[in-house]
Amino acid sequence: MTNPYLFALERRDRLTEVEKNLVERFGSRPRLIEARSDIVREGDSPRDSCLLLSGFAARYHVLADGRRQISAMHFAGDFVDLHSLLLVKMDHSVLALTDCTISYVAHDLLREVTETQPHFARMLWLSTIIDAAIHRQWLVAAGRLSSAGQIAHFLCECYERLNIVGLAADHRFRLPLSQTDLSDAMGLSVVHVNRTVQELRKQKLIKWQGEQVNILDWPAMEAIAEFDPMYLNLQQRPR
Amino acid sequence: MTNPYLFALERRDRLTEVEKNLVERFGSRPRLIEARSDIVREGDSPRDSCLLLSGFAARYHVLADGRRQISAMHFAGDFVDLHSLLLVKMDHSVLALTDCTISYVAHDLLREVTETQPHFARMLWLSTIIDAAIHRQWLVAAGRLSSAGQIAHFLCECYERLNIVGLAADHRFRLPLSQTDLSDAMGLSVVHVNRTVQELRKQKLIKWQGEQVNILDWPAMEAIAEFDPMYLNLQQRPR
DNA sequence: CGGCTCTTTGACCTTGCTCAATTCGCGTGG
DNA sequence: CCACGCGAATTGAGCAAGGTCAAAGAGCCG
Repeated sequence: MTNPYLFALERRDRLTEVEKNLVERFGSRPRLIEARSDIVREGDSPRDSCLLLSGFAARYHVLADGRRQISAMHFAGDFVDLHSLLLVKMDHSVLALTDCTISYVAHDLLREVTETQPHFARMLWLSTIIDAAIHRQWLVAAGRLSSAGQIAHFLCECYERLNIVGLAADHRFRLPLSQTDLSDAMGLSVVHVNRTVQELRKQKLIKWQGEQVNILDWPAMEAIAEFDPMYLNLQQRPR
Repeated sequence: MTNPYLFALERRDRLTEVEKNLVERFGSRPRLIEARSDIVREGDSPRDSCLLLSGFAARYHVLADGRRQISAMHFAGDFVDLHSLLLVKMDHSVLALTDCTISYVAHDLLREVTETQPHFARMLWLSTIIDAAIHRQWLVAAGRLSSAGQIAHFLCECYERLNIVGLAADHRFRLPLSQTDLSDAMGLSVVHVNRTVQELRKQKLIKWQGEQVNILDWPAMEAIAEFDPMYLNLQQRPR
């Protein structure tokens, strides 16, 4: 089985054989993480970064009163805390939403890669830059869209990102996310998320049963979400 | 006058002489930009990145109906669109809030730096990683804080960041931002922002007259904002 | 069957939004 | 020095999106 991070990278640029081997090496220390356990904890200063090979995870921040905010979703092929390479301390935790296969990549190795493989280093950098672009889209959605628009945006993004790694097609995909999780990602209350999802269902925009999401009316969803996948940089070009 | 980007970098790690010279070279093509004009436009594919040497700028996204969302503030010493080095197209614009001095740094030069100066390349990478960390904090604030908390968080962050480049001290700083701009950054309405700022004033937490902000009660502001500057990575260490 | 988590519903509240008008600060031209 | 214009700040009134609290279903597993 090839490392899904390869899909993510090759979608954005061509890789040399040496680089492909590196990616494979990144996935060579697979480890299982149980659903609902933390992959990384706020305050940690990890000595390796965690590549998600399979499963679903979320970055989250805990507030003083215990409320949570999810600031990112992570799927197979995401280099979940690549940024910890250059940070002193994690300012957030990462939760496994399902059982996950992850591979730890030593910071020493990553640092060496930045010294010896400049193009590949730029690809790593690119991964974190795309993360930031996603954050910005979430900010726009949170700040200026209705709850329906915000959730629609989220689902469109999940579809496009899962599609990259072959986990979504025909506007269908698995999304093992409770409405409580979704409300933490949207910054809304569970009750309101529930009602909004029901509204999207009633409008025949989506079907969402258990873990299975089906976007029934993509153009309409794209419209209410003002979704444009440009920010995901899905073009293969020299970087 | 030294390039303020040097302050930002040296606050996070030691630089070699060669690296310091590079930073100076980055600031060697200063150019004036008029207040209220765009420094970068959505859809552009720039061939250089823009380093802000003086002035205030904001990244913003425009929605279908013309409403705006500001996703980041930029001050002197910020490498405003460094990420455009690896992106195909800008997914947002950058607006000069005041007259600005900027310096364009050619992508060719930046790419060369990633080939020949790995440590310095990591410092550039770090800049974009800190941007992302700031985005995450904005997401948390937008999603889970009250409007007062959100504005307080914004002001605390501005203070800390301006302090790095010597533009803030004693909990005072210049912030040339209209309440309309602020509302676009917070994802709130102008009216509500106005009332919230007045409330902060009435509580004697801040003084804000014209462009002058004074945080009167830092501990209280930090508390309602749940502000912890950890995410700004203000420690000088090997990266 | 019992327990657990997740979804759904109802009732009521509160935060924040919209619209519209007024006021303030400040620079300009007379 | 004063009237005028203009953008920004402020205010009031009414509304709506979204929050809270509490309880009731549903689905699933042991």
